[in-house]
Amino acid sequence: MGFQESFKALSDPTRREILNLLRAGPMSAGDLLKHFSMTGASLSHHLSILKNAGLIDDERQGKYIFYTLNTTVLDDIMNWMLSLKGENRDEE
Amino acid sequence: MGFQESFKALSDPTRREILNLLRAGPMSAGDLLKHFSMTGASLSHHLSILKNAGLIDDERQGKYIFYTLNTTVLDDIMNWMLSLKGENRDEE
DNA sequence: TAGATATTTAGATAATTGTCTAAATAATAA
DNA sequence: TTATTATTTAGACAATTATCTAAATATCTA
Repeated sequence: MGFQESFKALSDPTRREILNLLRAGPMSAGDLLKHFSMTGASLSHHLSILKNAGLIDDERQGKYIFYTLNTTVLDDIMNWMLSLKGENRDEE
Repeated sequence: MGFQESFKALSDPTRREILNLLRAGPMSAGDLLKHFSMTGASLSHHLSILKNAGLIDDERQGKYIFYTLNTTVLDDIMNWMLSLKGENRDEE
């Protein structure tokens, strides 16, 4: 999973809002859906893109699938940005 | 200029490489072009997207237009990412 | 088992995007 | 001015994407 996927995932406002909502803790697809005016299929599409980008994890619990934030990729991106600013500890 | 434009700008590998190249200092479009195998028109398109996203600045000097990194937007993005991680000083 | 609920997958469509060629603009040099 | 160099803009085209409807899968409950 490279930056390509991550930035594409982050470039959609619905997906950024999903990440914001998940700050509060794990939520099911149905919980998340209440915050949007789109079909479940569309939301599911966004969730799969976020998952492929490594930005969220999912875990089924019975009928529900709970999604959680995964901030590892965000750390990688921030390190890359710091390196652009000439502030990355890992190089130079 | 919102995150929408910024993340879209960052989601293309050519544009991320342009930013990397500009770490070394200002470069003209022609300087940058040497590092890619695309037409000047295509590169110009990428530069305009980066500029619209606030990620680079440009300044004409005679025949040349020099591009420089602008890291302000990167700071904004990093703050947003820190807030996702629950580490933003500006809130909570 | 059958039925209900939660979620995803498949397939279609309109909008966006990255690239190209050709033409236009800007600045310099002869 | 004319020609040359540097860069952008315009227009076209193929690939990608966000959304939808309809159907499929997974789980629970009666």
